[in-house]
Amino acid sequence: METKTATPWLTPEQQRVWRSFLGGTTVLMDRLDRDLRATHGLSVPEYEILVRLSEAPGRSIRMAELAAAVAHSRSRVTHTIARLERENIVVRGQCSEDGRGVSAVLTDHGFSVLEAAAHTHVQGVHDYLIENADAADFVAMGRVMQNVVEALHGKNF
Amino acid sequence: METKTATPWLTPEQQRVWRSFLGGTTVLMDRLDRDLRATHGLSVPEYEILVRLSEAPGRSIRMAELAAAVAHSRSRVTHTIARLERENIVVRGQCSEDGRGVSAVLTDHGFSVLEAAAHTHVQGVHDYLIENADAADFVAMGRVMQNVVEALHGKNF
DNA sequence: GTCATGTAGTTGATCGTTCAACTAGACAGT
DNA sequence: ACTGTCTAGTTGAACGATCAACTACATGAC
Repeated sequence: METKTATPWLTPEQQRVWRSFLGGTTVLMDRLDRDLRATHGLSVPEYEILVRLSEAPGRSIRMAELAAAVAHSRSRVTHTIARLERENIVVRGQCSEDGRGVSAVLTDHGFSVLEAAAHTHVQGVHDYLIENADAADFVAMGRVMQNVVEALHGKNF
Repeated sequence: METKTATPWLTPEQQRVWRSFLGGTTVLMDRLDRDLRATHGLSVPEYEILVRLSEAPGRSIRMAELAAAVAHSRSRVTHTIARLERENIVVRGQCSEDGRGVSAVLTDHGFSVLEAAAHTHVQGVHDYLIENADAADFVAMGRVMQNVVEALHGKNF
């Protein structure tokens, strides 16, 4: 039996950090998204999906794995892939060995779209984020977010 | 006349950090949002708006200032405030001294909703983020994101 | 075999965000 | 006063994400 723990309030310092985090991610993601849309008609989530596909053997990943890799719901991935398929950037393929399985495959055209988009995206990450971060601070942030991913892993949806 | 600078590619380390960042924010925001919705029917963006209002003199801020404070478009704030007004959490007031001005005002009911929601939200930030971060890493992340906010300030929309 | 249960993926409705177009008041120049 | 330009805020359509309900295949118990 335990005593109910009181809500641990945030210190002013923690509050400042949290607000910077929230404001920073909002403005950063917004900017990266706009750049990518303007130059290549892709959103950041779409781009992330294409990156995973491009790295996979056969440039092909099953829907559920893809969903897990980018931390989106299965439904969301279905819709996103449907959109990308309309633009001939990916195609769907039946999965052997599991009758239910469907895998998304990056087309050659999709790959070249991705290659072009990568320049814009990487430039953005560099200019907006890395350029504004002390190298040690940057890897510190990486550690934190990696821990968050691991701690929350599987606990969503 | 300048030579075109080549795209500065990311080092493997930088790539890892960036992916952790992307995955971590996705999963963290998703979780905070779910918690808040489930317990108090508020989204994180809505919550952030209420926080700003609660801190302002007269619990009241003009639409454009509110938009700037939370880094949302004016249109988005209009829609969000409209939704919150339907639930009697805020009301709109005409602004004296500027005939165009409209200010959002937090109601007493809104304030108590916010108070309740704050417990859930702060607990979440604590458990999912702060708890998973070394103290020094946490403030390092704050520095980085603060820089990002300042660097990108005003350069969006 | 067949029945129950679990997993993969899709679907359509609903909701929140974005975008472009719009109204209306402010403000400066003449 | 009059005109042009700027800022504040709103509107409705289009788009993307979420949610609940559904189909279909897999798996294990009997």
